[in-house]
Amino acid sequence: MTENERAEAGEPERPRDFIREIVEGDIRAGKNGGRVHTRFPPEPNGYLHIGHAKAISIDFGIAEEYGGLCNLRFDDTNPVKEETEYVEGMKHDIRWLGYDWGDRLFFASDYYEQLYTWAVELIRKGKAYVCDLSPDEVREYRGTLTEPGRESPYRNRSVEENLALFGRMRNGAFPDGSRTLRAKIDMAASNVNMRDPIMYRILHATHHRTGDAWCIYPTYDWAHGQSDSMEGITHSLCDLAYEIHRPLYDWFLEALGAHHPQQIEFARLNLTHTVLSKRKLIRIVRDGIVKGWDDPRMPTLCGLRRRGYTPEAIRTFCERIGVAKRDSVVDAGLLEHCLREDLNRRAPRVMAVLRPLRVVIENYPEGIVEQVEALNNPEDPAQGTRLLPFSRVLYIEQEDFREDPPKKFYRLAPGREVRLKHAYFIRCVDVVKDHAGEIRELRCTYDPQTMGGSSPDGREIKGTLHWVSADHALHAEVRLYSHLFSEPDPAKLEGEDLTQFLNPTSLQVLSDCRVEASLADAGPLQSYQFLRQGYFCTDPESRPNALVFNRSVALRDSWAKLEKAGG
RNA sequence: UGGGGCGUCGUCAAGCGGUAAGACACGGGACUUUGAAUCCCGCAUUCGUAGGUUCGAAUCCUACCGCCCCAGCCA
Repeated sequence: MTENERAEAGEPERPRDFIREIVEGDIRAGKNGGRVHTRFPPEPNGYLHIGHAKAISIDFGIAEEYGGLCNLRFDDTNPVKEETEYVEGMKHDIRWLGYDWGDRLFFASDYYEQLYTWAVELIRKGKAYVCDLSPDEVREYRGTLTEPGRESPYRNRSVEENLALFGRMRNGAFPDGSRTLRAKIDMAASNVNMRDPIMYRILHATHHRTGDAWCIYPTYDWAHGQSDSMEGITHSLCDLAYEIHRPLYDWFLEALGAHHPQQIEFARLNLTHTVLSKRKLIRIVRDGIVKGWDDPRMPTLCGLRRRGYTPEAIRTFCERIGVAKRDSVVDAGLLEHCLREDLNRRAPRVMAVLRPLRVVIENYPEGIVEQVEALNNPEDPAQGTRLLPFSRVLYIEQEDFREDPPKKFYRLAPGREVRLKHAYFIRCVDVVKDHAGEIRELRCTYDPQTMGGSSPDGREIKGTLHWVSADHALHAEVRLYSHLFSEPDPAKLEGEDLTQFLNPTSLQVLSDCRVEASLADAGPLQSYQFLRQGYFCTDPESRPNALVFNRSVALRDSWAKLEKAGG
């Protein structure tokens, strides 16, 4: 929705950041005829992650807010790294986030011919030349950060010779790496990117879209700005890493006299307890530290989706972190908070016992099953109620019983009374142990007067436990996930072996859980709140007779905090 | 070291010369048939440091300090 619609709907205005300020200023000044047109330009060489979600939310979000358009353009200029599979995955993830590029799906490879024509034009203008230096020589000639480079001996070839050579490059007359087309700028420039940057390299490789039509491929620098220009982009928003490339971006467009979008850079996202660099994520997958790109511990969009994250939570997160130019590391807790906030409103409540402890209600008749009514979501009464079977033998959570309860523990203990959510008050009268001294079972009594969870005498019960009827509950596997890294900022530990900072308990599999029967036909990726525990979703691997749930995020747990502080 | 950026609460982040928003986290309390949610309250006399300009500075100037990025025929 636009800012106006937002204001009319009484929604808070989106915080204005420096990019929106520039865009608004341009609109006011009538630049580009008041038009706003952005683009999201991923290279199809991997999977999108939460950092890309930030960029997507900026690119698509700004266009949407100012009544403009955002293109999806794949920056596919390197045939050896890119694959169609990634293109499809990225399109899927962007749509999943809720963004739409309409009919504006483009590829840098769509522009190869125009790029070639423009390169010829620069040669004609004496602004580009074919260079025969080898890769090593190019590096040598480039100089260093503190010393100027030297001009290539091929720098002053005639236009005719350059034209002929460039034509032969295209026609496959030369082997890989033997020649390049370079912009003729300034080998003494303090910005190394301006020291005659390479525009084309020879690569006899099959491209995922153009096949073998080309054996020379444009570099990022030569392709990106010109692609933006051809699409009529007004604001080319990108990572801070490209700030140093902006003079070159501007130089090419200036030399061509073509439509000149404004490049604006913002800081990329960093998140605590994870890494977002493609290189490191690949290692994590390849080394088998996780089970794949969509492992629920991965910060990839497919991983987050499988973890139970909703597009709404991710979009809210992207709005809250803001947009600025300083390097920062956002607390992963904020992402989790956004998920809880969204799921709290939407996820139906169900009861599931992760670590079962058998409870026998001694004074409850055998063979009787009562149906108790339970609210599906107290935050949303429209979600209705359901019936839960209650019987003589139940399961409760092991951690909800303490033989020797610490102070402020108001769950079950010998002689103590607690409420079973939606059902009765029960009192523990005996603890049954095995030969090893392990607690096997609790013997309890119930108060028939307390059906529904309250007593006629109004006696106060502080503890309320979730439970499940032993005969009616379903077996399930539950996967508990937490941070991949125990180190808050693993990205900082450059050069170190990241595996030593892994969280050894980032995945805990509980295979003997019991969940209420209503979960029997839970569809894939359905989110639930397991009462008192957290938000969980059905894993895609889940089957009716082999249920599997992923913990998306735990509920806040002030008792755990209290106990930790006290003990 | 040359160049380009950036430094405001534990973490993000507003602020644009008129006397430090908000969010997360954290602490305290209320409420509670989820120790959840919700609701209150608290949480930077100070803006990397030091000078200067000004009636007045986080905002302007100067110097210094710190962090990030650039020497791929990757993007």
